[in-house]
Amino acid sequence: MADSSHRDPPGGEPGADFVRTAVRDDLASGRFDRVQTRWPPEPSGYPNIGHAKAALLNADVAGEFDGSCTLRFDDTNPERESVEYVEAFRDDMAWLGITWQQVRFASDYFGRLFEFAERLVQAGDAYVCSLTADQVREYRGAPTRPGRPSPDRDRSPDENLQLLRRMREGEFPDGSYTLRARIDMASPNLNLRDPVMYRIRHAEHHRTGGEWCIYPSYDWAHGQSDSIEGVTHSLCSLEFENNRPLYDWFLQHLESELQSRQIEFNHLYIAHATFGKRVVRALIEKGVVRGWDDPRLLTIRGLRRRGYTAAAIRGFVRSVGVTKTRVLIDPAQLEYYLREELNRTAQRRMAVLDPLRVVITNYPQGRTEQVTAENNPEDETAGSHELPFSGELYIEADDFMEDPPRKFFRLALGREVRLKHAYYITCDEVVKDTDGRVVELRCSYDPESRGGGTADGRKVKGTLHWVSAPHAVDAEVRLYDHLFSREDMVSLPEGTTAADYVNPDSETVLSTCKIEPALAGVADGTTYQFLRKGYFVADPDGSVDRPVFNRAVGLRDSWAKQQAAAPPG
RNA sequence: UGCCCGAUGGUGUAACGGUAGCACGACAGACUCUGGAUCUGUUUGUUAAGGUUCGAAUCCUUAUCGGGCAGCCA
Repeated sequence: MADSSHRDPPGGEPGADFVRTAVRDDLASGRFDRVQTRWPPEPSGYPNIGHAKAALLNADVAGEFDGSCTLRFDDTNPERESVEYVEAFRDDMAWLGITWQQVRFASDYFGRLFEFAERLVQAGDAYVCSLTADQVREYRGAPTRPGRPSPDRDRSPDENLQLLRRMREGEFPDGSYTLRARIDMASPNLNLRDPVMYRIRHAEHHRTGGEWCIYPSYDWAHGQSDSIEGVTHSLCSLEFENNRPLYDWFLQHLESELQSRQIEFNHLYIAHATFGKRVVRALIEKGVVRGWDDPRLLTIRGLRRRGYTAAAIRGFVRSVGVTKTRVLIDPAQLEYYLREELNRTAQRRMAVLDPLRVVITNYPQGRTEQVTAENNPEDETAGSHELPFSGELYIEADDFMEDPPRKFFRLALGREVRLKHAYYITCDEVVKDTDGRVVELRCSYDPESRGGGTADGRKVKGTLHWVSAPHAVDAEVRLYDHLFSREDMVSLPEGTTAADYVNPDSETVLSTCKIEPALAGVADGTTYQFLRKGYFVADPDGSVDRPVFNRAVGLRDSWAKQQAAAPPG
């Protein structure tokens, strides 16, 4: 079971969603006397935050009812699956802190599945069909029109059995035969119109190698795997609602002792983001993103590289709830969980993203002193660290305005502000280049204000972050925004693709940043708060000489908000 | 125009016939050595029309809108 210290869902009673209610009812009614779940991802890509929701739901439900949960790879399509992806799922889920009572593969059951299939054939419930894929589609009919029976539908069980065994022996080429369940070609549910159970694929499987040349379809493998494992509650997403009658049909016709119950819940979708594996693949191929771990992607690796923590992801995913409603969640909700955690835990450092040079004219030439900075005002136990102060500093360029509007609380000509943890400074002179751009500020400091306050108790309106120029380390900082400008990336207008909606400002690279010395060489995945700027994590692209930081999420910025609402003019 | 599923503020989510609540966001104010955090307050909602009932977001009917299903994908 995953971390049990999760917060209760906002609003309702904990564990009151319809899935848990159903499980509780099943226990009360005696339909089941225990709870076992499984999470069945297909290892055909890298997991994303949506996978985390499903994985956590299965793990949590099992844990809450003293049951067990299996990670079971649904590896029935060898052509798309690989050990690389299996490892990715295992690693990413482990990083998320989600654990299982056992790990299995659907391919572990290929032998049992084949025996089950033989049983169905012998009972006249399945047959070998020689129709081509195109013909199968045509014979299936349409939603408003019944299908037609395959010419092979009434072949004898003995003949079907011989054919099935020859399929398995590799006597036939790909696509020549399928094994189909014999159900109802007129069913209003298309899934029941003699669905395919086995197809011939002479392909190497990442676990069974060349042992098999026929592979079970999802519907066939999935429910029977549940049954073999003793799964009581098979939680899956909404798109399988129409498959539930088929799930039940197989179980009943196999006369399984355990009739597992399939319950469908809604997918996690977040606005301005994509979740499709093929979409991500296409974006990588086009160079829109750099890989599965691009910080703009909501893959687990992307979020991790972006600076998200496992706890924040878990908190978010549990907070969005489990329903049957199609939802598109506001990404601000995800960001909230990160800020909420990092505000409590992240150490504070100072970094100037867009440096403007400041010379303290009355500060002793060549002198350096150390000032003390608390590591986290929210956590007294976090301690403090020292940082150098000198007569040459950098402050943020937009923390100065020559002719400021009334609500601007920062530095301006003739105005006094506080340098966080250091001194009060007053701007005496503005130095400009030939184009009239501000290139340097000449300021004076009040030696009595060391540490950020004075005996006279006078107030300063603004407090700025800064770094000492001679001691600063050069760094690159990458700011991120939504990958797509379009809100709903789940359903796109006809004729458009995700690439058409890429936000050109999804990544902004700042290459002239100056960071405090304590920040050099922290390439360890720890997320810091850069004072007044947001939460940042070192990116593996950086080096000790030149660190690179990703902004995971910004701080709430009421000044910027005001500016956006009423632009200066 | 077949079958299945869904619809509660801007976004999520509670209320299993009895006061429509919570979270996020937004807005306003207080406070502040981060315009952060924190605190306080405000705004906005049961898709529609009928029916059952003393009483309906909840039960029934119909409509509307949205989603899913015609892979030898999952």
